[in-house]
Order: sequence, then structure tokens, then C-alpha cells
Amino acid sequence: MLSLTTSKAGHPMTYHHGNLRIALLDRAAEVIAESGIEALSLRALARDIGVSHAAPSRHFKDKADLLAALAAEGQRRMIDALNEAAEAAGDDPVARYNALGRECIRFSLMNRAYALAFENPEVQRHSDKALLEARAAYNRTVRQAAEAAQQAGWHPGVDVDVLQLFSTAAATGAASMLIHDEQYQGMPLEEAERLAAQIINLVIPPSSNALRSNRK
Amino acid sequence: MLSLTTSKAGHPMTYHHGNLRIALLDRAAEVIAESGIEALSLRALARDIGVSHAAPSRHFKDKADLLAALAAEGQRRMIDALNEAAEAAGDDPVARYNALGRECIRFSLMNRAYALAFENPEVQRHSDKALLEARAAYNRTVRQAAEAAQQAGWHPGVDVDVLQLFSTAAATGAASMLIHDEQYQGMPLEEAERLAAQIINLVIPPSSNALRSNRK
DNA sequence: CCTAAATGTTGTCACTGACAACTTCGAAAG
DNA sequence: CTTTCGAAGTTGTCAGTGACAACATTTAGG
Repeated sequence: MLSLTTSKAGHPMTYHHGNLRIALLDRAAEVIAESGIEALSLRALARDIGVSHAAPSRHFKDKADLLAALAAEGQRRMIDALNEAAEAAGDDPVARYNALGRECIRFSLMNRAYALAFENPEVQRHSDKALLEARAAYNRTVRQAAEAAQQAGWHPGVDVDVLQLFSTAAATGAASMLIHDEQYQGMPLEEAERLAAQIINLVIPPSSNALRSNRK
Repeated sequence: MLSLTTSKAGHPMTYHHGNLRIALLDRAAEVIAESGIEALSLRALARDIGVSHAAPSRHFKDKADLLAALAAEGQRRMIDALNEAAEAAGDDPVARYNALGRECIRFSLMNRAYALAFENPEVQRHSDKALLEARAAYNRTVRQAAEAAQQAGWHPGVDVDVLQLFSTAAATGAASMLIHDEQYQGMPLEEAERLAAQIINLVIPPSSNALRSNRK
């Protein structure tokens, strides 16, 4: 009898799933996006995929380990998305950092499971190597872009550590509010992107030209 | 035999705790501050307080209900703290809103359990009446202060909804990062308060005078 | 004084995460 | 091709949990 859960198309179910780690991560992302992290259960994931309740432990040390792996994957994908957004914004470091901030929010809205994993306290204090590396890479990306924006005239004289903390806080805080706050539920992505742009424009203007012409 | 858990000083343990709801909330705050929300267990709280495992259900519908009650209590206390900070800042609406932002971060750092409850997804989607009212009161407080600051010259021409979202995102995002990010663990409160001031000063200057003299 | 509600209790169930021991498969080495 | 070992499954068990039911005690109100 063919099984829908087998990883080998057209083959009878075998003892070895063949791709269980990936399947667990994909299914976990679905469950989190639909029902939140609190609804995540290793046993339920195993049932959904059609393996025994102890099979996940061959791939993840524990539940927090799976969440950390999911967050690491999300962090890597977000770095790629941020770099693409910066590239698309051209050469102006101010425009690039503005694009980075907007993409941070947009990525979180489009990848709800990753966003929820990022802000989960157990994930945040996890010492998983891949996650720590992904987070460090993310911090380097943001830091380099913040330094370039400052060199181009954004908040000269302010400690770049503070600028990085300020801009990251605003972007991730906005993403979190758009995800959780009831008043934004169901908001179309385009409208949320416009709102994200308005917020990020208060953090850093959309271009160096806009920066020079700003008067408060 | 006297029991340390009895609510009536000097009285033998009675069947009725007398103050169980408050005791559960207080102990929950301790556990959350020490070990995080994931470590919270109704049964463990009951054991700690010396009542049976089902006693909490007489005061809280379920675990999420207890968390929501804790968050509502924290929200009310935060509103009081924000109002006190604004009063202490004087009459300048820009200075008052700046003080509000700083106090939001300071309060979260000093009340870790409340801060963790605020950002917990189950709490955020909870429909507990007291929590919704507290949250609405908080939003009114922030909204009125944002409108006054705008009237005094802060970001004229920007939708005040966007200003409120921007400033709330920056303050709560910074609080969350200071709480969770490993590099800020163990930072003395005074140093964290200075950092909070630097961040909030990027959101809104410390006074209307500073607003007028800003050039970017 | 009586009654009903509040607030406890004991008990049970299903589910969970974690761990142990065993089984099957696959890859690598000879 | 065979053997061996590790990977990756399995079944089973335990302790703890949340939730619910039914019972017991206390308190407040009529």
C-alpha cells in the first residue's frame, strides 16, 4: 500500500523516512503559523508525518532544539532577503538601510512561523551553534548597513551601537505588533508594507536626498 | 502546628487559604522572573503555596487565564508609572512623551515577569476583560501623549497612528532586546536606563527646545 | 439557623516530553 | 559480496502536566 507520508514517491512505506528532519521542520512551521508555538507538539508532528513518537528525537535533542533549528533556518533566509532588498535599493547607503528595515518587517509578515520562532524566549536563550552563527551573521549585516548609512549622513555623532539597537528595535517591534496586535489581523500585505514603510521612514529617510531635506 | 503557607498569621492552616488568587499571581511572577514563562506550571504554583493541585482552577479558568490576569495587573501598574514619569517631566509635551518612552523600557526591566507576560502570544490574543480594558487604557495614555507631542512640533504632518505605532514599537522592541539579548544580561539598571534614553532620544528629543535645534 | 456559593479537596484521564532498549536499514570497509 | 557499525527508526515506560469531575469544608447572606 502506498503511503502519503513516504519520502520516496511511488515506494511502499519504508522503515526509514529518508527526509524526516526536513519534514518535521516544514510541518512545525505550518503548525506554528496556524496555531502558534504553544500548539507545537513533537508527538503530534510525528503523528502528522506518520512516524513513531520517538523518531523526532533522532533529529532534534528536544523541542527547544527543533525550534532553534527552525529559527536558524529562518534567520538565514531573512539575511538573504535583506541583502536582496538592499541590492534592489541601489548604491545609496541610506536607501539601502531603509530597504533593509522594510524587508525585515515584510519578511516577518510573510513568514509568520519564523517570526514567532525568533521572538520565542526559549529560542532566544538557546545556544544552538547554527542559530548563534545565523544571528551573528544577521547582526553583521545590520551593523555594516548601519555604519554605511551613518557615514552617508544618518545621525552622525551617535554611537553606532545605539543606532543599531534603535533601528532593530523599531523594525522588530513593529513586526511583532503587526503580527500580534488584533487591530492589524487580516490587514492586506500591501497595506502592511505601506505602514512598514511609513514607520521605517521615521527611523531613517528613504534616501540621502530625503535626509538632507528633512527639517523637524 | 503553624504553617508558613497559611494566610492568617499565627493561625493553624485552614481549609480556606484566604488569599489564594493573590498568592498565585505573586508566586507566578517570581517563577516567570527567575525561569521564564515556559517554566510556569499551575501544579507547581499550587505545591509552592501549599494547596492542592486543583485549587488554582477556582480562581483561574486555565493557565492562560492566570497569565492574562498577571498581564492586566502589570499593565495597570505600568500606566501608573508612565503617568508619574510624564508628571515628573513637567509641562512640555515633547519632554513628557520622551519620559514616557524611557519609563516604558525602565518599567519592563524592573518588572521582568510583567514584561514577559505582555509579550507572550497567548496573552496577546487573550480576550480577558480586565486585560483588554488595561490595554485600551494604555493605548489611550500613549495616544494622548503622542498627539500632544505632535501638537508641540514632533513630526507634524505624519499620521498620529503611525507615530504611535513607531514609538511604541521602538520602546517595546528595545525593552524586549534588553531583556532577551544575551549581550545586555547583567547590565546595571542605570546603564540600561542611559541606553534607553539614547534610544528614545532618537524617537523623540528630550524637549521641545531640543526638537527645534535638531538638524539631520 | 439554614442555604447556597465560594473555595477547597481527592481522583482520574489523556497528553506530553524524555529516556531506554530494541529493530531495521544503509553505508562503508574489507 | 559480506560484514560491521552507525543512522534512524521502533515499542515501551515514566513522571509531570492541564483539565475536568465529584466530593468536602467554609463563609456569607437571608
